[in-house]
Amino acid sequence: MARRAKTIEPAPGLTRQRAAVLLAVQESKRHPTANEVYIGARKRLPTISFATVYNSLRYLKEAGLIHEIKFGDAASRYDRETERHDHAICSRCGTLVDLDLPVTDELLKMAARKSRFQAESVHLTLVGICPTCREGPDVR
Amino acid sequence: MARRAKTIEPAPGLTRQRAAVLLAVQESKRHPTANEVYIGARKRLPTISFATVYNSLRYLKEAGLIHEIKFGDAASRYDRETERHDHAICSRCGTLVDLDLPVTDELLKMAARKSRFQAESVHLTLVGICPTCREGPDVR
DNA sequence: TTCACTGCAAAACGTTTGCAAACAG
DNA sequence: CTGTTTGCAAACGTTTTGCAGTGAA
Repeated sequence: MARRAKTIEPAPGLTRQRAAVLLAVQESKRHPTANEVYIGARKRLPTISFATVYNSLRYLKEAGLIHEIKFGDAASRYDRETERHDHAICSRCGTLVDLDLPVTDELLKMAARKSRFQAESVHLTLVGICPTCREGPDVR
Repeated sequence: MARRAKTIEPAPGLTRQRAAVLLAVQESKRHPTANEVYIGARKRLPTISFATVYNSLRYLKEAGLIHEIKFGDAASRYDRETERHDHAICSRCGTLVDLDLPVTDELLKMAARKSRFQAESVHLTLVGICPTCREGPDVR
């Protein structure tokens, strides 16, 4: 019946697999790890492999469609928000939320002046206890 | 003559191996990776193993004698400076320097308010081009 | 003896890569 | 046909761990 593997790419290079990965990142409210993206993408495309998820994540990142967040030991997390922003991470449950601080431009200039580096970007992360963990001690 | 393997620990738990690791971190002006620490520690204690270096680094970190810096993919680097401070990292040559910004206290409060997290610490990293890379294009 | 620490090799972890097969243009 | 992408498994670099052996108290 319906055509199967034709003209499914809305954009050049955005294959079915990559689209599935992109959707998996975008539909996740939290910031999924590669493994979570893999699980999500498999719901759409059950045959997709781990390697392809990783390759797709790299592709999408380089294409500017998603953002990668690295902090400490933990596995990378992926973010549908591609605009510059900061993060807060819960030291108790690991929750990671986006954070917008209006000062970062000023900060970047100050950091550049102090370090004598030609500034490209600032990465700021608040570590603390998230609201959920604050009240119920580890409800989770 | 002189006694050999006795009372070499100036502090409880600070064994010869751990002391060698600590010194290797402290004498390095740059921020050494575990591998560089291993090389440095071997100059003092040629039989020390990789695993012991890692175990020692963990011990020293937990004892508050050194500081671990993680950024992105790269291997952890270790820092003799244990007071809170920020970093600048060169996107061209990877150089990592310490950075002191006076605003971080204020920033921590603002970030805590915005995120509703109970703040513990802020981690700030400037990414840019270091002075050396700016002038000579990749002298390195 | 007891208990912590060392050193080795092997495992673990997240991620990347080599390569043959499948696919798009 | 040509170039790109997939999927698998195997490799990678970093870090941790299991465990027998060593050393200090």
